[in-house]
Amino acid sequence: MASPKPPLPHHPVRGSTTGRPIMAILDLLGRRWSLRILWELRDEPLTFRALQGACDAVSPTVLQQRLKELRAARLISHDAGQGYGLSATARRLLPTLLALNDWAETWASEEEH
Amino acid sequence: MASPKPPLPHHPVRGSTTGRPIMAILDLLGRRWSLRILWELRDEPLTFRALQGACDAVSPTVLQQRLKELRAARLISHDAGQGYGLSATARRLLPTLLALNDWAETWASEEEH
DNA sequence: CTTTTGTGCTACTAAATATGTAGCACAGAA
DNA sequence: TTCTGTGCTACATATTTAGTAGCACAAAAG
Repeated sequence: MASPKPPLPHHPVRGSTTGRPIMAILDLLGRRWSLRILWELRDEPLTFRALQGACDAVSPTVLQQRLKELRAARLISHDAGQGYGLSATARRLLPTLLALNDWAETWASEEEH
Repeated sequence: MASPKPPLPHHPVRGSTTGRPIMAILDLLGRRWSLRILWELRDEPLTFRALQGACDAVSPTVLQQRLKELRAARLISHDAGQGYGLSATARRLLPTLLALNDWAETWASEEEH
């Protein structure tokens, strides 16, 4: 895996050189499994393998890569006892994720005619 | 580009067979440039090329692919005169995107010590 | 002590996806 | 007719992701 640099605010990222925080997070969350990982950790910390199971057996290569990036961005932290869990910063993102979930429900109800 | 099926609610998607709407949207928005495209269209419709420019010269291949998926999901529509714009459904997602932007600002302020 | 189980993690090859460049057909304006 | 701008496509290349196997370590069980 030729690992691209983890997107961080105030740094140029893939698709934007401005360093604007929104660009960094759009890059980070636009990578496969990033959003899903945050979603699966919304209730409680999970171990590497539990998280892997929750994400439909995502390959450990990518999971490891995403965890590394999310840790670099301080969105998740790793505690030897608990496993991987959302940081305080990431928990402030939870209402947004839940709003996304609510939105998805209405989106679904519109798809079915 | 071997195009994967566009994620839709009530259908199995990459990473989840449940058909739950949140899984479809996590798959869709987790593809490169998806979130960015919605973000760039937040204020007004853009033509293909304007959108391409806004997204840091993203290659037309991928842009075309994403637009196709987002149209299949009824998140964006194409009007001959206007270009590409958010659907009514997608506009209801805008507060969430703006919340993400706000969150990113505080996230950034925490990174710099 | 020896085995078993669970942890995080890595190497390696193959497949899928994104990138970059060039260019097409069409429409409207000059 | 020529010039722009539109949406879009082909193709070769590079990057990212997937899939499989397995490692070292630690704690618990036998």
